[in-house]
Amino acid sequence: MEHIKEKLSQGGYKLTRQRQVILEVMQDSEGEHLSAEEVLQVARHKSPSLGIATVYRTLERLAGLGILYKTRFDEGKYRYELADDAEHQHHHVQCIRCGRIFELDEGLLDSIEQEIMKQGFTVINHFLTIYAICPECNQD
Amino acid sequence: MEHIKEKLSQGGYKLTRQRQVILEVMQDSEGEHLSAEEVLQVARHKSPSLGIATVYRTLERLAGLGILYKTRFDEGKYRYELADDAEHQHHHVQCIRCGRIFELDEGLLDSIEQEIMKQGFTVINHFLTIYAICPECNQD
DNA sequence: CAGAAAATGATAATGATTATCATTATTGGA
DNA sequence: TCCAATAATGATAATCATTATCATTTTCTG
Ligand SMILES: [Mn+2]
Ligand SMILES: [Mn+2]
Ligand SMILES: [Zn+2]
Ligand SMILES: [Zn+2]
Repeated sequence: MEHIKEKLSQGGYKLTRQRQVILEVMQDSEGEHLSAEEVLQVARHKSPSLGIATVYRTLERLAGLGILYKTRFDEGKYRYELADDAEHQHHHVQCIRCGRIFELDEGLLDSIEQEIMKQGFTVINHFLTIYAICPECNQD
Repeated sequence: MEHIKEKLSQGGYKLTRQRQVILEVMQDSEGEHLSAEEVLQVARHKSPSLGIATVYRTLERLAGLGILYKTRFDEGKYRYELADDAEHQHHHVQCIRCGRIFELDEGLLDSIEQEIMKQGFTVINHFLTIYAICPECNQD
């Protein structure tokens, strides 16, 4: 948390009550991937007058600072989660039957990255989503 | 083209004038990734009364049949391209400076897939986009 | 404290996509 | 060939997530 506060102030942002609450929501939802609207609903328990515009602005800033990951699955909206401290975002497998999302190791793409670097690119980030049928759904 | 017509009729769709025109547009734009609106603009050269709803419907059906790939880069809309005959979609590197899109080999993710299969998943498809600085932009 | 700058919340605007519906085209029998 | 059923189309309205705007409030700095 201290770590996060540092990043915020380094980015030139103040830790307002609203931002604090939104951060707490993200920390309390470990393992989930929340949409802006979902963040708003939960955050309003602590800050009832919170506006959706502030949620969008805050999530955007936090993602820009690397504090959050911002991912779009197979639907029209973005979802957010607290970032781990890896260099790049981790990746996901989504089950096309039950919709559950599974996390993948961050390092999985390292060899691919190497290959691309060799061709003269500088890799900044990468996004991978795999669509699959999960072990459980496979049993039916 | 025959190949494509087959897929269409197997999917229960007729090859109407509009669908023909849209398919021609996609074939004539090898290497590009077109949005629905861009497809409409070009297709209207041959079929001026074509409506945007038909373009969306057709692109959606063609993607569903595996004739087109449907990809969203870092912007709000989908882009389409003619599919190659690989099992899964190929992947992209987009330069964050000049915006150009580079194609990646389809097989790159095979080893990752193997790994996930071992865990009991059945992989259906996967989407990877890498954001990087391309060799040319790297020179500045 | 005063003034400047940053942040917030309500709400309007945007833009891509989807839904609706009346009209038109196609098709497989009678 | 004609008809009825079905599929497809095009215009346009509706949807929905996100962004922009702007007046108000909060925070900071001197
Ligand atoms: Mn995740
Ligand atoms: Mn491509
Ligand atoms: Zn499942
Ligand atoms: Zn470039």
